[in-house]
Amino acid sequence: MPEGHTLYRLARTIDAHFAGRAVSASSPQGRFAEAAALLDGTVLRGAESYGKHLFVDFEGDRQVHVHLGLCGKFAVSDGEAREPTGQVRLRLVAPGGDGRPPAYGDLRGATACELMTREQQRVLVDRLGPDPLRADADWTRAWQRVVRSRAPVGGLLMDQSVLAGVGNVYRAEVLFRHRVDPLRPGNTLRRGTFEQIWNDLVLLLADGVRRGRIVTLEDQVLAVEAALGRGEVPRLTERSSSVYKQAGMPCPVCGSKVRTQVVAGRNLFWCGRCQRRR
DNA sequence: GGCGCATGCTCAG
DNA sequence: TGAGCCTGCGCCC
Repeated sequence: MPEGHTLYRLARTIDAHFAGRAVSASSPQGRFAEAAALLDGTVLRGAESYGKHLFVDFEGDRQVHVHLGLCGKFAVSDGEAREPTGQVRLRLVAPGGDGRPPAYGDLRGATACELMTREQQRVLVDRLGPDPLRADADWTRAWQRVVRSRAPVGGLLMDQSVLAGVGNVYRAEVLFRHRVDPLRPGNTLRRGTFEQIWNDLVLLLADGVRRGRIVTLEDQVLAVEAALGRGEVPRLTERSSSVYKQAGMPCPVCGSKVRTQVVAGRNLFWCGRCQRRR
């Protein structure tokens, strides 16, 4: 499920299976057929993510830009490619025989799959805020946007021009972890609080890359269990998140019911009692 | 089998 | 602000 960690992991997986190999490219579904024909038989140089965007670099300055959107998937497997099923927008195949095992990858359901030049890629990336997964990210760029905005911080964290790679899960969870009210205007947040949020996002996204899924609750569970010394909070250990999708469930810290509200078309979750910090 | 929903985003109004 | 789009899944009948 695609927040920034998914794309980072995907870029590494594509690198591991295809980098430096001549690949065959096709579009069984047909919607990427012309571009796939241009790529077919050329060398895939590598893959890179920036926020929720994936760029696959082919020789001849051809970049495949992929955005998975809400329900896109790029499934990469070892072995001989099977007959494609369903709507496969882009299929990459490395047939083997080059001293490496065969591999293939199928892209489905993506919001964006398009060919661009390195220059077009640069323009696109320039519109994005810093990505916590990138070593060269400058968090103060994001802070400058936050501190000048009256928009709720819960919305700002999801704004990809402010911060790249954070989605609905990470924004809810990181605000909970730092006890910040998601509805608080950005310009009322303290710089030190935002710096802590950023540093936590760096850790959380890196953890998401390692695990292949988002887990933000574990330390909270341990804290509650230590404090209570009894299994009083129901279903807590089944959770991987503290507030995300936990509407009506007890807050793992104070036990009051997790609240939810649609903000900018997306479901926001938070604890009204714990999250009051500036 | 139909429906609604989902970790996203764009565009019209 | 709401509709639309991409696909898959779980739920309900």
